Amino acid sequence: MRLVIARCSVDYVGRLTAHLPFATRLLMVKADGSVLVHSDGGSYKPLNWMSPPCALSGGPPSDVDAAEGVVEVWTVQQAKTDDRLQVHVHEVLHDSAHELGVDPGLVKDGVEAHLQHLLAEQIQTLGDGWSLVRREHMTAIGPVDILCRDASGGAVAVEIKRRGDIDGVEQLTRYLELMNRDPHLAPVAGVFAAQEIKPQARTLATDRGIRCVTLDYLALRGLDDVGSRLF
Amino acid sequence: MRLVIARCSVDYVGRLTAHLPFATRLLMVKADGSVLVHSDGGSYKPLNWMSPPCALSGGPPSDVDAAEGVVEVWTVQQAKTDDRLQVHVHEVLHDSAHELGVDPGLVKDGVEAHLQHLLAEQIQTLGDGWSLVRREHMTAIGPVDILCRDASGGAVAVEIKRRGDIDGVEQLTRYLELMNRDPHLAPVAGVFAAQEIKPQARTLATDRGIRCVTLDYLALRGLDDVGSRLF
DNA sequence: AATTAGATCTCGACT
DNA sequence: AGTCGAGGTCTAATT
Repeated sequence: MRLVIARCSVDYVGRLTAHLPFATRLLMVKADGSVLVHSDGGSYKPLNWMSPPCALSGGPPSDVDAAEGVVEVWTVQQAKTDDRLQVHVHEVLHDSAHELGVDPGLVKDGVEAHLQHLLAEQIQTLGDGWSLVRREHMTAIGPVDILCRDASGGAVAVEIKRRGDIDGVEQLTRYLELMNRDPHLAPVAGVFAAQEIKPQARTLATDRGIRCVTLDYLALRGLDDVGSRLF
Repeated sequence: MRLVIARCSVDYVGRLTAHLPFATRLLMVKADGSVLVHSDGGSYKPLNWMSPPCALSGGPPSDVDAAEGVVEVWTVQQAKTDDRLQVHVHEVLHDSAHELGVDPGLVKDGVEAHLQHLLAEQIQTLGDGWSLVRREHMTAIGPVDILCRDASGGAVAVEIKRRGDIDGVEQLTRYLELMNRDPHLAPVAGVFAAQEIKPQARTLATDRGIRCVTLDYLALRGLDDVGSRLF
């Protein structure tokens, strides 16, 4: 990885065109040839970039550019498309190269799949005497996250989202419509469970007789296996 | 901006938990305290990060960590949530700080809004004798991108996307259904215009009598004002 | 502040 | 290779 701090202007031409006026920025050149242009703020997204596969080539500036103080022009050409990134370098303040090697990669935990797993294991969170039938219960239009039974044995379909919005309620509504046509299952109640439920979604769900439940991930995980996931 | 190349492990706890085993990586610390952990590949997304507002604090390792070779522990705490990033630093291979200043920011061009603008200016691209009625024509369920008339004076609703998929066709269908109930407008024809149209979307549109048009952004821009956008 | 829709989305899973 | 869905989505515009 090569790190360059330089006063530069940047132009991108491809799916859109974009221009960055002269300023001091970090130019990160990765081993695969990709280039990231970062400012000293904002979020993790670079101001501009070129994704691999691509090739970086440096060249002398045109006479016009040279007259304005440009010392080098970088051209980063995408290999498969005609996307192109051009960096006009004025002044290099830092330039270093580093050997990093291949990264072993990320281990994730806590997304929707994990919420589903935890809630299935602790279905009594939804009510005393509730019991799990199965996760990913298949229907003609797709799998219902959790099918369970309440204390009185009534079927309940549970839709789980990390963030509950209108779409999730619509999805659960379609499942309920379908399942309630099945005489072996009907009547099927609905539960919309999410770590966070948008007001609009809650209103729609309530209007349709669907119960909303806010999931506390840390509590679910804590109940599941206290201490085992500390690091 | 501080740039550190170090052998480190990284842990994130917040909306999910994630762990990066020991490896050599770039740690980028921005002026606002945000931290990005980059490997020497992948795309512009860091392996792990903390978004501002947040605070970085370094501290000595625990005895257990020190025994394993950890020389410093960084803790990056999000200011508003309880998201936290922890970096266990083993060996620092590079450490430098740089003054970048505030970035003047990006100038964009060529997104959907621009496509809409260009097509509105050159509505004859869709057919000889066609004329623009207005952009962003308001309906009860939202604005139609372009309302125009064909050579014979018939109303045409145009939906524009950068990439045309099923959703866009559904959206246009809803508009057409509504507009065709208006006796002043009906009958209204539909045109689905995009730089790229997915086969599924094309099939659905054709099935519904909606014409598909592939937009050539460069050609539209070129016809609009040759040369003026070169840099 | 909350909501919506787009993104040079990215990323992974599945077909 | 394409399609689909989710993201610690992020981002900007609009209400």
